[in-house]
Amino acid sequence: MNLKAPRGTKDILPPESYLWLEIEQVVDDVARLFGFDEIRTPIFESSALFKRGVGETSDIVSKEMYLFSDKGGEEMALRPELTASVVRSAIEHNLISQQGALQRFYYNSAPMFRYERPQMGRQRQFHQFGVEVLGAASPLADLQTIAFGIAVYNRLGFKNFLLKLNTLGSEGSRTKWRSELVAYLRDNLDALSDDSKRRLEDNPLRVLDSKNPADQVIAAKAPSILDHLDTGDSDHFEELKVLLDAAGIKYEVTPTLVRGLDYYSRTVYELTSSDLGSQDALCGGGRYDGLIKQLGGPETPAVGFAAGVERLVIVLQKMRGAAERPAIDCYIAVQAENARKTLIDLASGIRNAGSSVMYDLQGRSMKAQMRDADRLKSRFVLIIGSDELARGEVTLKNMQTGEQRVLPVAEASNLKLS
RNA sequence: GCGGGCUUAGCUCAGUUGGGUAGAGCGCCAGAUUGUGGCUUUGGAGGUCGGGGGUUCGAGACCCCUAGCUCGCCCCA
Repeated sequence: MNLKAPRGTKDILPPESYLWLEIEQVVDDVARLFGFDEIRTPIFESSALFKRGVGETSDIVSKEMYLFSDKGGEEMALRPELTASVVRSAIEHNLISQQGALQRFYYNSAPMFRYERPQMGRQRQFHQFGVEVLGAASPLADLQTIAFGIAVYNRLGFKNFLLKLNTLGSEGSRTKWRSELVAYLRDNLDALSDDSKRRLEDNPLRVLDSKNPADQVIAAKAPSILDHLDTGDSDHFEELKVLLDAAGIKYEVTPTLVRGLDYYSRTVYELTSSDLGSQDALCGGGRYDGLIKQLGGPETPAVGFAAGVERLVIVLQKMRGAAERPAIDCYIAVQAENARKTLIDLASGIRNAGSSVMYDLQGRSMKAQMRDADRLKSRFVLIIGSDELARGEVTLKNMQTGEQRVLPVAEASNLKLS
């Protein structure tokens, strides 16, 4: 039997796993700097949550969800995204029941599931980190989520990314704009691609960010949301731009940016990287002022983003080459007979003093142990040889300089080598 | 879900119009070095040629089916 990981899933093997660890540590670190709290929600939820939250007409819900019935006959879904779950959780535990309640959540390396055709940067199980700020209507909250994301990318040494910014208006202004847009697209139906004719029925806003050149010509002349904003919408958008300028964050207003989830309102944004293929979005997010009420909670403004970890890993590997295993502090090479007690004592002593220690587990030759130490990039090797051991001593070798010195076992077991 | 390309050792790949026990580099293991790594050198292990079926005296190569990866579309992180 030839067993393989399911299509669209991937094993994360060392040394790549060290890159994941680094990303997770950076995200945790940035979250600490911003004062965000971690939230973890179940990997599966009642499918009704996503149908109501993400939108039944969206592709994510209508075609891409992993659905199953549990033994009690409930229809469950592996989560395709996290915003709906976070909102569900906040409502369920009354975290935003009071006026003025504010929650700043983040999540890290959280697995998501979508049944799609795999491609570079697109898998069926993939991982996201992201933030959700619940309870703040101010553009300051929008800015904070963007700044959070950018802080993560900056700390990882990113250069080639672009922040695309747009607004979709609030419910009233968007509805008006949307009907004008649909009317305009109907007038130009013949010029649209087949995909966009279908989009016009399912999700007309998405015609605007079609990659088809003919569609793009139509989209360029389409009614713009920017001309239909009400005062509140445009104030919000203008204020956000001022804040971004003040924060020194470069952006590009992209009127065709609409995003695929139904719950967005006002601000939407994407960070894209030219180092990715056609799946070029590193992170996407926006404001969803209507979602919490729609899922049965109090009317509460909210904003957040989700970022793909696999895509980040792809870009990082392009930037710095393959990941490497971090060096260890000390390798203990054993040459003497009956030295196991000494070996174990030394190893635990040095570990307790805070340095990393490894040693051979296969009874290999001295030469093989030294080669092993070299490949592990160990800074020091502690050699337990029979002659020294008879005198209660061991040899410490500095692998960079090649220098060696002999020292008592008792002293060696307290070594701080890092 | 649609269209194109690819799949040979752990990794990167070669394999001529079908012809003999399938190759290279790197990596891995061991010896040269009788208690000491990197460099060098010698040797060794490792392959159902993605899987199944077919054509043929003969298939890694040709045909069909299938799986996976990949590029674009769709969708989106």
